[in-house]
Amino acid sequence: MIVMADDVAGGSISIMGSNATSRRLNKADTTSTTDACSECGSKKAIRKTKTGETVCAMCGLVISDRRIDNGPEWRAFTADERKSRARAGSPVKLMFHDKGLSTIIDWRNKDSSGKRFSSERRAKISRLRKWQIRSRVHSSAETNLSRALSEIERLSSQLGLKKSVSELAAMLYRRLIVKKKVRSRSIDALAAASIYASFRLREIPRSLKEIGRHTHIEWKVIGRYYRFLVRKLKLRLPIPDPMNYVPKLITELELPGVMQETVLDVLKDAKDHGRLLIGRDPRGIAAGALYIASILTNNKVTQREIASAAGVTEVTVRNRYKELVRELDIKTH
DNA sequence: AAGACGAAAGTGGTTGA
DNA sequence: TCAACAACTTTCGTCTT
Repeated sequence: MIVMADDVAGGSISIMGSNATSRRLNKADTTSTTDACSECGSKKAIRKTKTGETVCAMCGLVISDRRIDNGPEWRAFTADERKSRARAGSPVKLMFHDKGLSTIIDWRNKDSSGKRFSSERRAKISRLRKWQIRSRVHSSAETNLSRALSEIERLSSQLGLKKSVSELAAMLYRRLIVKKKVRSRSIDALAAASIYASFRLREIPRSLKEIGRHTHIEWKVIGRYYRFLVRKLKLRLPIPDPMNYVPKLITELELPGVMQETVLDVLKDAKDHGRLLIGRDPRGIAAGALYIASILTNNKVTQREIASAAGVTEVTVRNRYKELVRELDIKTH
């Protein structure tokens, strides 16, 4: 169900090879190769292990263990780092439960009586530890993703979204996980933000408040997460066009469809005029233009009605309408 | 009375030093 | 990081229809 292929493609591949010189392996785990050992010079003794490491059977030196590692990008070298990096978005409760220690296997290379491990033992433990971290990170990322996807799914069906939109939202969320930006952030809020970002990317005129109605997250918070998401994923958003809001407004206010043309004429003029549209809330502009059209076409609607349909205040409708009339020399009577 | 208007103060985000 | 700033909101009193 959960495919993490994005993880690999997204760049979380890392090469593990930094501690090569300190690792020794058993001869039994190897098969022979033709390279030479840089330490003892032996040619015949070089072997490849089952795990892909190249090792010298004479001295036991691990020459290279460059292999693809699907684990996290970070590596922890100190207890503090382990503490701070050990988790990828897992619940806070768990963090407390194990006091932030990254592994169940202790990070000290000592046994229960306090004696240090032999080097072989240490190598084994180190591998075990690595896999333990790895499996945990994966499972928490997967849990996070699966919870997010089901929330996106739920919201999508409540909002009646097309598959293409919800899939875009899911894709955005995956990219957040790949970029490791989901840690300690609300899954539900990020899921809602992904959906809103999909709206903006596809120029679908639906508001934060609409999404907010279907989740326990406040719309302002979704907005914050949305900005976070845009920043982290470096999304390039289309410039908002007031025209996108017009059909929806007309339908919502049950106005004759022919009005749309008048509104679009006004908006087109405004666009040519420059500076009238920049920096302004496109919904306010659409609302103002619609108000003008309602007067011009004798389909009078109150500012209040338009304002509430557009999700702005009367004052904004008023300001936009006044500006448009002034700048475009529109005669309203 | 309903709708339109505009002033004034408040909010949250952006920008630039 | 902080202050200045623009856009928008909230609130409210006044004017117009």
